[in-house]
Amino acid sequence: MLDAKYIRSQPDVVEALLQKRNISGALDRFLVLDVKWRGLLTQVEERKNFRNQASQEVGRLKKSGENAEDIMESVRKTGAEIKALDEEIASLELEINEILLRIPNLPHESVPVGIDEESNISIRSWGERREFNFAPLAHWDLGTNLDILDFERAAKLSGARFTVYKGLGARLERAIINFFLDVHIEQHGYKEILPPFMVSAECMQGTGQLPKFAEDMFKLEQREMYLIPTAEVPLTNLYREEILTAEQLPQYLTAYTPCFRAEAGSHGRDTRGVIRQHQFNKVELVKIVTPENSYAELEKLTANAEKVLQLLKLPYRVMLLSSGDMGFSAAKTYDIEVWMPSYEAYKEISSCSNCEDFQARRANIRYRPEAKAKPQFVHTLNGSGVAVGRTVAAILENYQQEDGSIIIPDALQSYMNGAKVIKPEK
RNA sequence: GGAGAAGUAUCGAAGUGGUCAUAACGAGCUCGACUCGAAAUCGAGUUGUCCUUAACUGGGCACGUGGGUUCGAAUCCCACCUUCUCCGCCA
Repeated sequence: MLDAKYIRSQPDVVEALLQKRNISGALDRFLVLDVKWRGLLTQVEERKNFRNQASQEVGRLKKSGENAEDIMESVRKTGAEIKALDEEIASLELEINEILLRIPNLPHESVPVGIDEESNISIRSWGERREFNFAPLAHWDLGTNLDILDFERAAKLSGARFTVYKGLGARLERAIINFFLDVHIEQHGYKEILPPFMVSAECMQGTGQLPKFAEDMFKLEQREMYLIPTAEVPLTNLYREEILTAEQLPQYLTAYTPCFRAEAGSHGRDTRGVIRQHQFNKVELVKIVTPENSYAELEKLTANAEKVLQLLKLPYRVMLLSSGDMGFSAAKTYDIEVWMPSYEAYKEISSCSNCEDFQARRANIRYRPEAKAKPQFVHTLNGSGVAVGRTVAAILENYQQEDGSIIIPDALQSYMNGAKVIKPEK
């Protein structure tokens, strides 16, 4: 959420920044309602001041046995006015809040301006793309042939966009989860969290999924709760409505969770394989930091995510997203894209963002720079570290052999009970 | 799922219709005094937020949350949430 005071004082600046995200006129209604709201607020507060003083006067008069009926009558009248004004103010606040909750974050000055991914900028790439002396297969064919991925039976259980992992396929998924967590905990200093996979609507609003993207999520029928679309939601909301001390920052948090996405608008995209699923596994990285450090922390966080791909020797590139391609809550985002031979293209495997104080303001996460100082909003960052299912797909495709077997990357072998290769079972 | 109890500042806790919410009292924390230094002791200070303003200038709001009653609500009424205890059920 943007700062209402900032919009009020610099509407032209905010409007220009929103233009970079291809949004215009989003502030017009807010500015009108805001003026109205402040006017009514002043009125009602004057009346409340009168009521407070007059009520005390009544108390005094009654104590000394005098007649207070005149004052009581005038306060009664004022009370009715207050009630009417309060109702009007409440409905204005509802509308203003609804507007603010649907305005995305402002892009950082270093973000390239553009309407979509065409304007993304390649920052760096790593690793050698492998030359195949045979026609490489797609991961869904490799996985099906090896009987480690079973899309047909997954469809029987749950419909489209689900996968059953079997045998060494399931083992590989689990190995990757543990490997990623261990790297981030032991080498990068993150604290492991195992959060709930269902969270309240307040959490979803805190990180920016609600109210605008409700249709992308799975909601429980019994109560106002949602399956998490990413561990970013519970991790960032851990400190919702809290004031942290400076010593508590920075917080580096990591969690493995399944992620659940309804993906309302994505029918027909990536229909085969494990790339786009209703349920997938991810190891997430979240940082809660002081504002002055957040961009340096974004670079480190992105490097942390890259590290696991380097250890797996998977070629990738890092893209700086354009203003038109960034997510709702982000001020700046790097996508990490892994090389997928069957696509002959890089596919997103991680997205690392600095949300600055956008989520902190929504979730009311603050800290005190010094013991007596006024609380300030923290900056929050998140990044995949990285998507597990897509890592499986990338390993299958990049490590495939001509006979259809898969070499297991060195770094994972100890997590696979020493297995070095996944071969067809007899 | 059933019965009961409780939610007030950093913590414990008092307040049960008005000059006790800038929140009693106790603890913690910060600063100061005493001290060679520390402990003990003594003194002072310790919520957040919104509107307004040149200005903590003036005011509003917040006692779990949301309503209601009243001239006036932490206090009375209703609903909900959370925690605890007991019972039931359960991996």
